[in-house]
Formats: sequence, structure tokens, C-alpha cells
Amino acid sequence: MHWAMADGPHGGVTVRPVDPDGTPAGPPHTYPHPADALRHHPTADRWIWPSTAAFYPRLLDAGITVPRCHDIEAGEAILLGHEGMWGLPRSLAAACARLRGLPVPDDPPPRSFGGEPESTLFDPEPATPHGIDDVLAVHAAQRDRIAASAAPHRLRLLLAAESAGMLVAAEMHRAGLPWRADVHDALLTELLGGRYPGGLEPPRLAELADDVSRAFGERVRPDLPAEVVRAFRKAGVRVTSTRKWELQDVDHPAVAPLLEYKKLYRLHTAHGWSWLQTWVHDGRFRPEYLPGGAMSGRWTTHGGGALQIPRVVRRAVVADEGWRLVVADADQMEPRVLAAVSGDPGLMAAADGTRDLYEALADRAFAGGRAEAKLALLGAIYGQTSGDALKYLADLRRRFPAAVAYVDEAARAGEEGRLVRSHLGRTCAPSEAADDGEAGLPQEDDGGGASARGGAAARARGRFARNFVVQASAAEWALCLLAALRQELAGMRAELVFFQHDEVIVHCPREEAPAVAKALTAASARAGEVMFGDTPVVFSFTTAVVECYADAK
DNA sequence: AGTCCTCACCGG
DNA sequence: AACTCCGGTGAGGACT
Repeated sequence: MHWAMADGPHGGVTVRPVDPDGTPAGPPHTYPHPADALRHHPTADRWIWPSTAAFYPRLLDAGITVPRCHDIEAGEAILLGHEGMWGLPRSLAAACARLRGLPVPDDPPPRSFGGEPESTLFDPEPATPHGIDDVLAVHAAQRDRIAASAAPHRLRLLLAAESAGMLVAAEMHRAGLPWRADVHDALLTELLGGRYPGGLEPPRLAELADDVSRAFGERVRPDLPAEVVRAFRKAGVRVTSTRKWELQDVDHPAVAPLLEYKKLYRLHTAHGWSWLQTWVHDGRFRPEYLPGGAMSGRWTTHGGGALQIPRVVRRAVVADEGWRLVVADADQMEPRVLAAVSGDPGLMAAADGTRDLYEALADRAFAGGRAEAKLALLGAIYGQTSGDALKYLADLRRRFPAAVAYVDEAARAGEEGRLVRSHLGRTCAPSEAADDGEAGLPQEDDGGGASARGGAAARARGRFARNFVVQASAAEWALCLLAALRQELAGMRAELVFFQHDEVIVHCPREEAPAVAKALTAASARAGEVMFGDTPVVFSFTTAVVECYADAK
């Protein structure tokens, strides 16, 4: 039985059973706490609520998980995009107002999971509370909108997966990634030479800055790009920036200490002691995950840059005593997804097993080897406009015409401002509508609209759309995988603790590791089935059971 | 003093 | 070999 949940009187909740067709199946009940509702209705197998982020943490605090949910706000965002309306408020209140032709309120500023530091202090008073009947009405309307779409079963799957992602996000935030502050601190001390009190830079950085100045023969601050460029010019070296890839080809004694300085400076500012103190508490790093935070449906995070943990710092991610980390990385996820969504026979054949896709490609089709095959395929997905990838693109086009045509068509549609959708129906906003109106995507011309710049902007939109159909569909596959994995792990002590585009980490007791690996395989197969039916494409993982994240792959 | 912008790096 | 797609974050400087 499905149940709907809404804010109730005095901080409590109101719940009501819902028939499969979306109509009420019984009278409403009111409880002082959502956990009470869950205890009184244990047969509920899907909870329909306005926002997982608003309701679920309170349940998790009470030690309660739910099997499935329908997240009204998440669904609203996807449906609005699908209907070609971007930037509209997604809250239950907004959806309700649209339904009834009333003035639509703006969304409140994003709220934090769990109410860690500085979250709730400045939240405005909640808008007029919306009751259980509003939840039911918007839910029923969303069902109708799905049914009226071109591919209802796909959109239905997308909304279900996105809702499952919301559950996973809340659960992962609560579990946290095991993080050894002492190991991290030792690592920083080793690389930076210890930490000066009083905000001075660490010894190693000071040394390197001196080396740079000595090489230039004058005082140069390495963290000021303009100053570094000027110093190089004076030394007779013409550089346009201080980017690593430009500098590393320059023959000058300042280059080596400068690159080393930049590497360590980055570590110090982005993942140094300040980061450690801010983001790691009680042996856990708890970022806030935002499923669907990027237009492609990829997740984003808030706090601590959780999706950019540098390789060196992964040394500090260590399983608890007697526990293990199961680190699983999807093998060539995007190319395999391209094979499945495009239905290209040759590419599907290359992806029909667990062997390295690029190697299979090189064997079947290319004069070049694995590296060239990878370059060509990623170039096709990214819309590469220069470089070696173009050499192989013609070959790719000849051997895998359907796959290349698939991304080419997306690029054309993007350039022409048409709607572009992922496999399950997530929709790519034309750039004019991308960000609530004003400053859009890559282009920056408005008004006068010089046609030359308009052409460049159109091509940028083309590349965006070309990448979108692959990246968004891949994100959907990953989402389906997470949903399946979450169910496979139910009843075990194992916990999902990290997710990054094509990689998951499960923290589990040592003896559960084999079962977790099995669960991953099963979940991967289920994700492929629900998204693509009986496709020959195989989605495989490289799995490592380790005590320390840095020891995976 | 606070806000916005640029640069540069991290990850996928 | 080259810098193409996505995003988050911090420092520093220019601006109001």
C-alpha cells in the first residue's frame, strides 16, 4: 500500500493511504512525529511526500528506513523540464499553486540535511503549511503528466529512480564516509612540513616560494598568476597563463618549484587542516548530496567538495576496525551507455562482455590501439573539435555509424534549440532558459546578438547537448544501480557511504564483503534490465575490497 | 566591509 | 597529445 505524508499540526505529520490510481484509499491520520506514522503503518511500501530532505532525516534519526518513496519536489523538477519549462519553483506549494491557477511562490532557499552547523538559523518561517490533500492532488497530477508523456514507462522509472536517489543521499549523509583525521594530519605534515601557528604558510611552501624567487632573481609570489606571468616575460619566456599544462613545457629553473608549489598550495588550501577541522567530525566526512543537482542529472554535493577528493588524500579514508571498504568502479560506463542507447550493433557487440571496451574496440575497428580508441570515442562524446581525436573520428563514424549518428543528432538538435532528452526523459534546457533567465551557459551575447558570436554559442550548445545525451543517460543508469544496490543491501550491516558518478563505496564488516560484491553484480544487472530491457550490453564493475580507499585500483 | 569576478585546480 | 563535456571550491583582487 502507498501512503502519503504531509506536515501536520504542531510539528507532526498527517498521513493517508493512496490507491494505485492516486486517489485516497482511507481517512487521514495525524501523528506527533513521522516515526509514529511509520510504526503504525508498517505495511506501507512507498511513502509519497513533498521532500525527502525535509522528512527522511527525522526518520533516520529514529532509526527507521523506508523501502521506497515518491519525492514530489524531485518529480516536479523533472516533469517541468520535460514539459519545456525551466527555472520554475518546484516546491509542493508552487506545484499546488500552478495546479489551481494561484500566484506561485518562490522556492525557499535550499535547506541542509540533518541540521549540521549554521543551517536552520536563518531559515524563513515556513510558508503556509500544505496539507495531505495538497500532496495527494499534486501526486495525482504528476501521475497524469507522466501518463500523457511520449514514453510514460521511462519517465515513471526516472521519477522512481530519482526518488530512490533522494533516499540514498539522505542515508549516505547520515552514515558518512569513514575518515581518519590522524592519518590525514600525518599526511599533511609529511607533505607540507608541518603547520605554522598563526596562519603563516607551512615550511615546505615557504621553501618552494623562496626557490621560485631565487630562480627569477627577484621576489615573486607564486600564488599571484599575474606576477608569475610578468616574471616569466621579464625572463624572456612568453606565457599567457600559469596553468600547469602550459608551464610544464617551459624550460626555466622556476618551473619545477613553481609546479610543486602549486600542487602543495592546492592541497593546503582545499584539503588542508582547515578542511579537516570543518568537515570531519567523529571519524566521518558527511557531505550533503544533491541528486540531480547538475542539469545532466549527475549529483552535486555541498560542503567539502566531496566529489573532488584528491588521490593523495584518499589515504585518510579507512574502514573501521574489522570492517572493509568495497570500492566499485563501473567499467567504461559512458561508452557502454552510448552503445545501449544508440543500439549501434558494432558498439553493442564490443560491449557485450566484461572485457575492456576500448581494447575490444581497438581489436575490431581500429588501426590504432586502446589509447586511440579511447581518445576517439571520448572525443565523439565530448564534441572534440581539434587534436588527434579527429583523425580517428572518421574511422569511428564508418565502423559505428549509429552510435556517432546518435550523438550527432543530439548536437544538431542542441544547436537548433530543440529539446534534447536522455534515455529516460530527462530534458536538456536550451541555454536561454538554462539559468532562470539571465546569464546563460557558455555564451554571453545578448541584445545585439552578433551572428558570429551567435554561431559560436550555437556550437557550444551543440557540444553541450551531444555530451548531455550520453552523460545524462549514464547518470540514469548509475541512479538505477544505486536504487537496486540499496535494496540488495537491505537487511545487511553494510552501508553505502560514497557515490561519485560511476563509483560507489560500501562500508561493511569484513565477513560481509563477498556478499556486497555479489549485491553489486546483481544490482548492475538489474539496472541494465530496467533501463534497456534485454540489451546485449554488459555493465560491469571493477571491485576492490580494501581497508583504505587509496589502495583501490 | 561585503559582493562579484577571474584564475586555477580537483574529480568524473 | 591537448586542453574538448560536467561541476565545486578557495584565494586574491576589483569593485561598490
